[in-house]
Amino acid sequence: MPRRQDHTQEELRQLAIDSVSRHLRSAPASQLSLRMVARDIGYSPGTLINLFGSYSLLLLAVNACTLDCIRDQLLQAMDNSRRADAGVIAELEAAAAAYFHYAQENPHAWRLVFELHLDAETPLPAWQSGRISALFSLLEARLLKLKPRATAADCASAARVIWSGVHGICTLLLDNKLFLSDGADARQLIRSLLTHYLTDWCRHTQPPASDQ
Amino acid sequence: MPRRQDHTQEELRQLAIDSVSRHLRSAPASQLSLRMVARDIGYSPGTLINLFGSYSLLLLAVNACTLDCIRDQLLQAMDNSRRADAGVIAELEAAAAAYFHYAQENPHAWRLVFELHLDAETPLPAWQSGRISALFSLLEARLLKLKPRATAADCASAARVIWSGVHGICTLLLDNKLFLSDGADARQLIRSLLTHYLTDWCRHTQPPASDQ
DNA sequence: ACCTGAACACCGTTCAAGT
DNA sequence: ACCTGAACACCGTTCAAGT
Repeated sequence: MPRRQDHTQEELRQLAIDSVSRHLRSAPASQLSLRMVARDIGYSPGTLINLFGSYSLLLLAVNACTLDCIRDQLLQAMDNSRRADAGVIAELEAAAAAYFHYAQENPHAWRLVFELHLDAETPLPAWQSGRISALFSLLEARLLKLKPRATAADCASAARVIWSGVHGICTLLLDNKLFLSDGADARQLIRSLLTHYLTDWCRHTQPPASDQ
Repeated sequence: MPRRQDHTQEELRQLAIDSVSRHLRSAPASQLSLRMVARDIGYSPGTLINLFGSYSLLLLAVNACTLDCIRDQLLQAMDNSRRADAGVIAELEAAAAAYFHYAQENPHAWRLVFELHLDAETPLPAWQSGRISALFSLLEARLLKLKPRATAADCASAARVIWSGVHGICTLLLDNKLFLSDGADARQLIRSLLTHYLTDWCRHTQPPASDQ
């Protein structure tokens, strides 16, 4: 029965990635297995291991697609906002809202990006860390426009602070660990974070590090 | 061989929880199993299922201990800071630094609190959500001291924003997903977040929600 | 009442064997 | 060269059987 070769390696890769993505639309990764993916696409588990190296690396390939998708969503949201000409902060708010929207609509794919941990000895491959850095670069560019006299390090820090904040809000909110009272929702928290932080950030330089 | 009853149910619970905690000091939860815990404490897997209901609920009991420990660390850090009389923001910074310190020193236990997801039909038990709410209450009390004219909802929002931010910084930093350049470290990001956000938050009221 | 151990239906990964 | 399928060493959970 071997020697099928119905698909090229590249087609097979895409078949497997699509199968996982399809599953994640309705169920968490914890309810998926390598064997299920193999069954779904009509190949044996061993074939997928040959192709990706391990089940984790298959999931990592899916995460790369997810990050690409997130990037596209952010870019589109920022472009729309820029056309409305409502200012840089509004542009960042639009990006944050798009980020939250993606997380909310694709919770399982989104979570997998942050919950997949490779072995300690295998660091993130460059093609993955590059995707994350690219997201930060998008933010840094906007921050520099917001505060032209800021240094690159200043923008890098601020980008990481606000995006960690937005990310934290999305994480905890999706897990129902924020216990929001009545009317408060994610968009309001995100707007509060960006408005208050950036207003003061624009006024002052980064506070010097004090040892304590 | 059955009918050992060397321990009371309560002792057995603690034995199991301690076994998991001990493991988490050096390895992630993904490398632990119910069978390993059972072997470690000298009982059968079925006994632990009888006692906790499932493996997930055993891990949830461990998470309750972790949250208690985090609360103690935060309280202690805030008390120390209050004695130094450096102001409310310094007190919140001390709490955030303690949070990061705990996450850094106990990454596997800390991660498990946020990565353990129960079945969708089983919501968080009250004794667990209560522990999280209690942490937010600690923050809200300090925020009210910082801005006495703030409403309760205002403090609740701000507490969630800043703690989501601190949490996000810890999460992404521990996963090496922030790509911090040269000198910047977690404490600096946390200080930046709290200082800038709270400075402006004290000046203005919560911006009204706009529909868009 | 409490606990066990075998059984069940799964895992990810390896690798000799087939084409 | 590519793919399989059996084998390996595991999983969490259930439950009849023992004391």
